[in-house]
Amino acid sequence: MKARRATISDVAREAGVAASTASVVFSGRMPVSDATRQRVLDAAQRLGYTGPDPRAASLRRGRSGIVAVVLEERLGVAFSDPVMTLQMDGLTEGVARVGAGVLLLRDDPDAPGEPSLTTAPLDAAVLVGCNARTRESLEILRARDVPVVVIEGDGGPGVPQIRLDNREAQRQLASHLAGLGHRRVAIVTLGTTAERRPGWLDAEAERDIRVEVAADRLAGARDVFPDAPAYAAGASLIDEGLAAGRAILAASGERPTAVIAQSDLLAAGVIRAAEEAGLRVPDDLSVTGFDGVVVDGLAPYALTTAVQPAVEKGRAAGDAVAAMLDGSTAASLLFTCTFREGNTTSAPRG
Amino acid sequence: MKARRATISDVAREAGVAASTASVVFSGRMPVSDATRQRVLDAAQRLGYTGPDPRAASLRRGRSGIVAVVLEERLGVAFSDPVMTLQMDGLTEGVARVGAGVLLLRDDPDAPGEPSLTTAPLDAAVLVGCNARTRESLEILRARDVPVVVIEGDGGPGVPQIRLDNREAQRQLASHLAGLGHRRVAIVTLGTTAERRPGWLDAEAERDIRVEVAADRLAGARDVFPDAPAYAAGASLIDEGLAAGRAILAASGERPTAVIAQSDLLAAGVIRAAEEAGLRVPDDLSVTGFDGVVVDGLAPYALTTAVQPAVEKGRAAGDAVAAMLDGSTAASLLFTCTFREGNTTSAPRG
DNA sequence: TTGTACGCGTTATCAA
DNA sequence: TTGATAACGCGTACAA
Repeated sequence: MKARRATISDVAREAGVAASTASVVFSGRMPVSDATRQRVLDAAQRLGYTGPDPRAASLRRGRSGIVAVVLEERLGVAFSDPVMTLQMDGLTEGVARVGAGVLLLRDDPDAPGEPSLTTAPLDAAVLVGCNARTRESLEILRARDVPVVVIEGDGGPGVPQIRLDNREAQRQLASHLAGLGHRRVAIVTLGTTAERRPGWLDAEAERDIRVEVAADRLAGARDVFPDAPAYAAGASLIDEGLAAGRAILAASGERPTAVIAQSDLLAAGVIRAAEEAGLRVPDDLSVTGFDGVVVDGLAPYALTTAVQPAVEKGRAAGDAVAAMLDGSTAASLLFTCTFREGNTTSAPRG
Repeated sequence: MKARRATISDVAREAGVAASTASVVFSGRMPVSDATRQRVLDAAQRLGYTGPDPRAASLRRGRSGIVAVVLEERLGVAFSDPVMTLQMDGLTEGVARVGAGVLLLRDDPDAPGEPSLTTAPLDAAVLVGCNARTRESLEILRARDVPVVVIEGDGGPGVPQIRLDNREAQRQLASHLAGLGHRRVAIVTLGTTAERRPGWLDAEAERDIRVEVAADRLAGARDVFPDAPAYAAGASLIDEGLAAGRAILAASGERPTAVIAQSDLLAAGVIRAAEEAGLRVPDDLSVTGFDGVVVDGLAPYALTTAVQPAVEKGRAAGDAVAAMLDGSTAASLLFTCTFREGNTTSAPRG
C-alpha cells in the first residue's frame, strides 16, 4: 500500500463523525461529549493518526508557533556569552507561554539556500543587539508585518525594546570604587566593533564606539572617572581580559589601583593578570565586573559587579512577543542592575 | 480599509498573469520570460507583496524548512557545554544546505502549552544524548513519521547515529600516560546521572552509569588502568573539576601522579586544584582532558587531550537529516578523536 | 452537541 | 512559456 498518512477526515470517517467534530476533539476548543471524544480517539489510534498536521493547522490558524531569534554571529560565538545564554533561557520560557518555540536564525544575507527571515514561517522575531545588518532584518520584517522585539538595541518607532540601565549601573560601580578612595582607575571595555583590534582607546576611537552597550557603560564609568584610560578588549572573554590586564599593568606611569571591567569574564581575566604580576586582589588591585554571571573557575573570588537580570530580560522579550501576537501593543522595558559587592574591591593600599 | 495582506493571486491579477505563473516567478522552479517576470515583480512591489506565505507554501510542499533539536536540559545548561555549542554550529550549517533552520525544543513533557514535538511543524529532528525522555521523544517522532538523527546516543534500528570513538580515544590518552611511566592514576568522570551527587565511584555505581559517553570513556581508561580510582563530577565544569581534584589530592594513600579527566573543563579544574595544593603541572601531576575545546582562561596551559571533531559531528547530523529528507537513507557515522599533546603531561617525577 | 460549507495561500500537474 | 485546475489538511462560522 502506498501508505498515505491518515488525515483528520479519515479519522472522522472511521469514527463516524464529521471532520469538524474530530478537529474539535483534538483542539479542545469546544465541548464534545465524552462518548464522541472516545470514538474519535479510538479511531485515531487505529489509523495511527497522531494529531492535526501542524503545517495545515498553521496555515489555517495563521500561526506557526515559531519565534525567530536573529543572531549577529555564529551560534558558537553568540552562546559563548553567558548573558546571551541566560537571555535565551528566559526567552524560551517567555514564548512558551504562547505555545511558541525558538528558531535560530543568522542575519547573514549572503548565505544562499539558508532559511531566512523571508522564507521561515515566523509568528514574530526577536533581534539581539543592533548593527547594520539588524537594520536590514528590521526592514524585511516590517515589510512582512512580522512583530519584532529588540533586546539591547533600537528598532525604531513602534518596536518594543528591552534594555538595561548600563550607564547608571556602571556609574554605581565606579562610585563604589571612588568611595573606597580609588583615584587611579583603568577601564576595560567590551569589543567596540567587529574590525577593531584590542588596544588603548584614544578620544577619537572612543567617540567612534558603535556598540551601544560598551558606549553606555563607558559613559557611566566616565561620569565618575572622566580621565581614566580605557583599553578595548577584543571580546568578552577571560583571555581577552587577561591580555587587557597585562597591557594595563605593563603601562608606564603609576599603576592603577582599580580596574573597571565591562563584563565579569573580562574582570576574571584582569584578576588573572594581576595574580600573574604578583599583585593581590583586592589588596593591590581592585577589580569590578559587570553582568553578575557565574564565572566558572573564578572561585574563591566573588566579583564586585552589577548583576543584570538576564533571564528576566529574555522572558520580558518573550512576553512582549506574546502581547503583540495577542494584538495588544507591548511596551518597551528598561531593566535595572543590582549592585553586588564581592571580595574583589577594597580601599587602595597605602 | 481592512488591510488584508496581498496574496499571490492578487499579484497575479495585478500583473495580468495566472497565479501559477506568479508562483513560478518567486520559486524560480521553472523558466519564465524576462518580461513576465518583471511584470510580476513590479506588481508585487506595488502591492507590497514580499513573497509567498511560508505557511501556505509549507502546507503545499509538505516541507516547513524546520529541523528541531531536542535538548535534555535548559538552554543555559546545554549551551554551557562548549562541545554542544560547536555541534550546534555545525548542525546549523549542515541543515542550512537543505534550506532548513534549527528550532530549539526541550523534551520536557510536563511543560504545558509549550510547543512540542507533536505540535511544531518539523521536517526532521535531531536528538542529542540519550535518556529516558529521549526514548519518549523517539516514540512520538516515529509515530509522526518524522526523520530522526541521534548524536551520541542510540535511536534504535533505522535511526542514523553520529558517534565518537570515546573509548578508543580515552584509551589512547591513558596509554600516553602509561608510556610516560605513570602507574598511580585517578579518573574524573562526567556527571553519571542527573540525581547522583559528585563523589567516588564504587564498583556498583560504576556499573550503573547511564550516561554512555561517561561509561565509554571510563572503559577506555580502564583498558589501561584497570584499578584506577574514579571520582564522578557533578557536571562538566571547571568548578566541578576543582572539587574533584581537591577530593583526589586530599584522599589518603599515595597521591596519584596523573589524573585523567573526561572533559577539558574538568581537567582545567583539576589543574586549579593542583596549583592550590602547591603542586606543579605537569611536574608533580600530569592531567589529561577530553574534547579539545578552547578553555577560556586556561592559558598558559595547553591540555594534553583528545580533540573531538564537534563541528563536523554537528554538520554530519545536518547532512544526515538532509539525506533523509531527500528520501535516501543516511548512514550512521563514527567520528574519531585526534590525540593532541599539550604541556600538562610529562613523566612522573622521581 | 453535531454536521455543512468554505477558504486559508500555495504549488504540482497537465494541457495549451 | 503560460494558464487552468486541483489538491495540501485543517478550523470555524453557521445552521441544524
